[in-house]
Amino acid sequence: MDAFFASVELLRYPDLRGRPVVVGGRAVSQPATDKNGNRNYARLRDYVGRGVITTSTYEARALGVFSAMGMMKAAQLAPDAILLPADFAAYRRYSNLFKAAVAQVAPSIEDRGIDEIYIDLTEHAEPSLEIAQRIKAAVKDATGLVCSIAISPNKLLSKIGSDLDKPDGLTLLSMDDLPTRIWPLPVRKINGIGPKAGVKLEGLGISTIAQLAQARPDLLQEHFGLTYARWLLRVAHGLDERPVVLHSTPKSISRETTFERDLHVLHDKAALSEAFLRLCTQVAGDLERKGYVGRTIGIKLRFDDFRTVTRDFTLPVETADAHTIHRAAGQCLKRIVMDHKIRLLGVRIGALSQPGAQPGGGQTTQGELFSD
DNA sequence: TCTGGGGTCCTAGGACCC
DNA sequence: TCTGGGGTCCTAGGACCC
Repeated sequence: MDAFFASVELLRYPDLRGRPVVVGGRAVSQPATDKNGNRNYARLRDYVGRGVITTSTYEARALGVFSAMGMMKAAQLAPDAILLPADFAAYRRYSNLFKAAVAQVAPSIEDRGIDEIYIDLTEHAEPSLEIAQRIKAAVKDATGLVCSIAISPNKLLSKIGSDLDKPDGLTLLSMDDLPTRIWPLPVRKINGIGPKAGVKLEGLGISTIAQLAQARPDLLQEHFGLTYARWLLRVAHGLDERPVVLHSTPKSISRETTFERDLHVLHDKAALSEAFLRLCTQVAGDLERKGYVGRTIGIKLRFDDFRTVTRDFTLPVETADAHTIHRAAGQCLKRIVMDHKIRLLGVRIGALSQPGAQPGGGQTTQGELFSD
């Protein structure tokens, strides 16, 4: 989905269409309407506090404002941009709407988060281009929103391709297009090459996917290890065998919060304790709503110097109980040396299972029953 | 007043078992 | 008494993605 959060906001504030708009920050007030019926929008320049840009419209991107950028830096680049608070409940509704619309046309869908999916068209007889056009029409009809689609032999190329013609794009890629359309791109366009690997590759004189495809295997292995080096060469040649995964179950559930200001372990003990209890209660609530229990309780702490530490502990039995989580997480907390102010606190539960579900999908073999 | 929140996967060492 | 492998689970950190 193109500029998803911002595009959902434009549906209810159509007067903002064509203007630089960003979604993000914390405690941003909803636009107020004055006595003449004019809406009064917050501006990026007026924002004070922590937080990052979640989504920006293409007009804001033209000013250099992108997702994950700090609010203060964004305000310097685009002080007059409109700032809207995030409304995750609304985005979740539109996410469900667009996925349901796609499923009507092509049901083999892999969920990749709130605004992205992979679709397996292998079993469809109809030309892929026509299916893609029908999908785009169905999504537009159901949500009023545009998306970008790439059709290709695999997930790797579809992910890269969907970015080539945004917004409202439709891209067809075959292996023959590799030299002209993929190889000229920077290596960072590959899903799985992040900031660290990008810098490292740059240091080796490898900037484009073409250069990566030509790189000496032993050079890559020396700097990235055998497994990652082999993967780098394969993706540079457009190779990817990962299946479209239709069903998956969550591995962990977590809640975390970054404080308005860094908190002192002793001086702000009350505020910390309150936040800690709230996070534990939220995790327990999430578990109950989703019908899971978990065994491994973990905490995450980020200090004012941005150093992040985690501790976890595995219980003998599963739980979804807030008190049990709170006690276990509290034990984890005691194992950390608190030598800095605290910026972020998080609580996580892993080793999840679903009490309602039968192990092994409801099938138990004699081997399982009688093994010792 | 740089740097959110919710995830997944991988690596690596140590404990422990056979 | 010393030395083996193979395998699983637990814990901590880090890269990466949406």
